Amino acid sequence: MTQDLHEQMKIRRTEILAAALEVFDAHGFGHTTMDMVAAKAGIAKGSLYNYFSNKQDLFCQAFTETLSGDEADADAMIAQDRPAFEKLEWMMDRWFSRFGHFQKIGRLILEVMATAARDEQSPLSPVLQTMYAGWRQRLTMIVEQGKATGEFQDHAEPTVAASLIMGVLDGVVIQAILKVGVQVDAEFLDALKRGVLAGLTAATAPGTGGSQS
Amino acid sequence: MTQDLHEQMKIRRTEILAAALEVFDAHGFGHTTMDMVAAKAGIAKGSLYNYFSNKQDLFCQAFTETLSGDEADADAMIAQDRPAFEKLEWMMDRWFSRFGHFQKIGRLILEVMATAARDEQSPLSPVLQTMYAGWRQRLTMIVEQGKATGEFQDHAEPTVAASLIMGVLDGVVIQAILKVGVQVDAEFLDALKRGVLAGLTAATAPGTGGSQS
Amino acid sequence: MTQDLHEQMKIRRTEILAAALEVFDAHGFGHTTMDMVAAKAGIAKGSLYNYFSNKQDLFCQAFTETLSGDEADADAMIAQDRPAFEKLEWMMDRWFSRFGHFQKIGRLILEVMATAARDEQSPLSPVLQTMYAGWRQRLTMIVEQGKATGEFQDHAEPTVAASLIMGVLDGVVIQAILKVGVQVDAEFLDALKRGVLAGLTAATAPGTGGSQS
Amino acid sequence: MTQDLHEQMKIRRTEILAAALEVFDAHGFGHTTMDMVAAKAGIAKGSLYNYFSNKQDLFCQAFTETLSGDEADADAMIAQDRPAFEKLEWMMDRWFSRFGHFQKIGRLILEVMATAARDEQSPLSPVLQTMYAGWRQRLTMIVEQGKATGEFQDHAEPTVAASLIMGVLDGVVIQAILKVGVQVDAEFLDALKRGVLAGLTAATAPGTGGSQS
DNA sequence: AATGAATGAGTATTCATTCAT
DNA sequence: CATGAATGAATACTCATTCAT
Repeated sequence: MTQDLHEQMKIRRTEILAAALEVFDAHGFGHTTMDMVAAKAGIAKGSLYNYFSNKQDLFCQAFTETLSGDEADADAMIAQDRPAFEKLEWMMDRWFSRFGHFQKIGRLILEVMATAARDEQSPLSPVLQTMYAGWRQRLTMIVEQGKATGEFQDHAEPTVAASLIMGVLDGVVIQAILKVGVQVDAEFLDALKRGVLAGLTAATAPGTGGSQS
Repeated sequence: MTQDLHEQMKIRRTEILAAALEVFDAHGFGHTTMDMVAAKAGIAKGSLYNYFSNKQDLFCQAFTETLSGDEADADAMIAQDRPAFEKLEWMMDRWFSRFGHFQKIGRLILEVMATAARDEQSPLSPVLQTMYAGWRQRLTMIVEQGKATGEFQDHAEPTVAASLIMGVLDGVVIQAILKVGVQVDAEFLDALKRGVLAGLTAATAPGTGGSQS
Repeated sequence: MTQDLHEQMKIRRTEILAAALEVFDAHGFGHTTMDMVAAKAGIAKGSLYNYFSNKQDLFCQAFTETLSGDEADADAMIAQDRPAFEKLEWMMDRWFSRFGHFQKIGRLILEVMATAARDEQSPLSPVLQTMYAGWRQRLTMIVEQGKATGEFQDHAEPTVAASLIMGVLDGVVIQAILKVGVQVDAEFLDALKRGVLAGLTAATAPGTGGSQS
Repeated sequence: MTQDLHEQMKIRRTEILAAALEVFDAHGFGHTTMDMVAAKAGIAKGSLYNYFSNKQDLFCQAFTETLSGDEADADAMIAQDRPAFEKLEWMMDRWFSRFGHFQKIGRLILEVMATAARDEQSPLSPVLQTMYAGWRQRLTMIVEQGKATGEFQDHAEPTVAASLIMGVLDGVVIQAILKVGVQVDAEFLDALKRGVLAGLTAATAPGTGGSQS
């Protein structure tokens, strides 16, 4: 019975989080009221406080939950014995396959970023920190492998390369969210992959500061 | 005399905008009160409404003003008869020289993006749209020139390449703002330039397109 | 239990309306603050909004409630088989018995009239319209009966007579509210009744219609 | 020159009052701003305070001015040697000829009444008091004359009769302003006159309290 | 645990009035 | 006298949170 009760609450909690995510995404933190969330979740406003201590907490948990996708697949892939080249492609394909979701929660991410950027004490900060650290580490490992096997050129400092790759992915998502012109489709993805890989594999990085001629 | 008055008001307006920018950036739109802005600007709360019709308007103008840097230099440079390669480098150098400012107002930019992403009717949307359109056009022109002169490889679709370049710059700024590990210094910039240019000039992008097989 | 709650809220609502009526009457709509009403009702300011959506709504409901006296007695009386003469007297006696209340809320009525006169879209307009329409109809019926039975002379167009009777009652209330001299007592009422009835029963109105010549 | 200046100001003052009357009537005291009045009068907001000490004062003077029509004609007429009967008719005709104006400023009058009723210290109170006192006196004199000459029956106490006559006129104006159904035209006026005169001249006031049968 | 009525701190905005020019 | 920018008091309304039932 107690078990049932716990199950019940767990389910209810999940329902609330789903409702909260939807409402927060649609209206933003500031314009979302607890009434809205309660209404969407189909429970009384006061009941929310049996599951979450306050609005901040609810927002934070809802965001964390939706972001913490299963990253096990990526780790498993990296552990495999495959060319760094292929691994990087796989990562970008994976990112692309999630593009729709990113766009969906992109507004929320932007808001979270703005909040985290403003207040480092925010409970949201570690969430972003962890996520970025994880992906940077994975990308760094891939680049390192590539350099070790000679697939990638030596001019690429792995952590910097990882940052750039993450940067371009973030940047593209932002342009898509803001609808400032970019059309993200298979062709775009292909160009993106080619560009990134070309930057890493280019036989000779063109001498900066001088023309090629 | 009337001239003096107009001058006075123009100066006052600028002071208010500076104060507003600072406070908005520090606390975000929602947590900034008109009292705060008035106090920072050293005038009475009610006086704000002699210059701006409401809080939204004040925010929008403050943001627009700070973003609309003089882009004449970029256009002048593009018009010159120089290799695309050099032009692109110049652009990235220029971006880097403004990096400090971007970081300073980055939190504000994120908030504006979140707002614009949520409400396309927001007066902030066109500001972002215009800015992105302008820079995309400039970058596209450079890439086109590069392809025409043979500096850049043919696999780079100019508008896509422009998006990618802008994306990586945006993404890097975000990582810097969020302090998620990247250290943006001269060395980083160099790697960034090399990476971007390598992506454009690489003789042949390694066998992408069949990667999934 | 739920029943109790509903009862509780009904009672609370009535208390608020009573408090609101008092404060609105004393200070007028514009000079009454929600704080005043809340204080008088003994609840928190915010709680008012659990019962009324805004100040206008509160005002409108308070006014409507106090005006919508039970008019069933008048209708019942009219339905009886009695001389029109007696019915009209009864009506005026009834009005007189309510004179104290009219005087009490008279300032409010004047303000409502001013509002309704300025804005026909005001929710107060229909309240007045309905009230006037009801009483005009009742008076018209009485005059019609009086003409049919020969009690009243034929020169009295029923709807016009009804308007005049209502007008004199309104006018007297206004003079009483403004304290511009009239002393409304039993003697005055008697004169009023005599005057009205005389106007209806007078055998022949003295040569009006040629007066201008 | 000083004379000219005085003239100038007098003219300006009159213009302001006209503008104020229009705006106050259209929007009511509470919703009229000094800016509106200044704009309508074509001068600067601050200049209003060179002519009137504050908003209240401006309102009061504007209202007083529009109400204080020339009453000399009425007094002259009363002084003539004519039947009371004719005089009373003349008075009602005069009232009717001004009906349009009453309707026009009626909303303002209602608001003034509401204000005066609420605050006897209001400078508006004496304005109304004086106006009512004047007309009551004139009507009382006419009724007294009529009784003395035998035109009117003895049952009419002059001051009470005067109040009733004024009341019906006020009441009719109110109904017209509120647009609650009455159609005030020549026919209506005729009925009104007949009714009033009948009430005064009726050979025998019907025994109150008993039916005629 | 669930409910939802009660709470009251928090704030954008208005506008009569002043006063330096 | 004319002007209109500056002032700041005044106030309706929201909404996260609490707590009695």
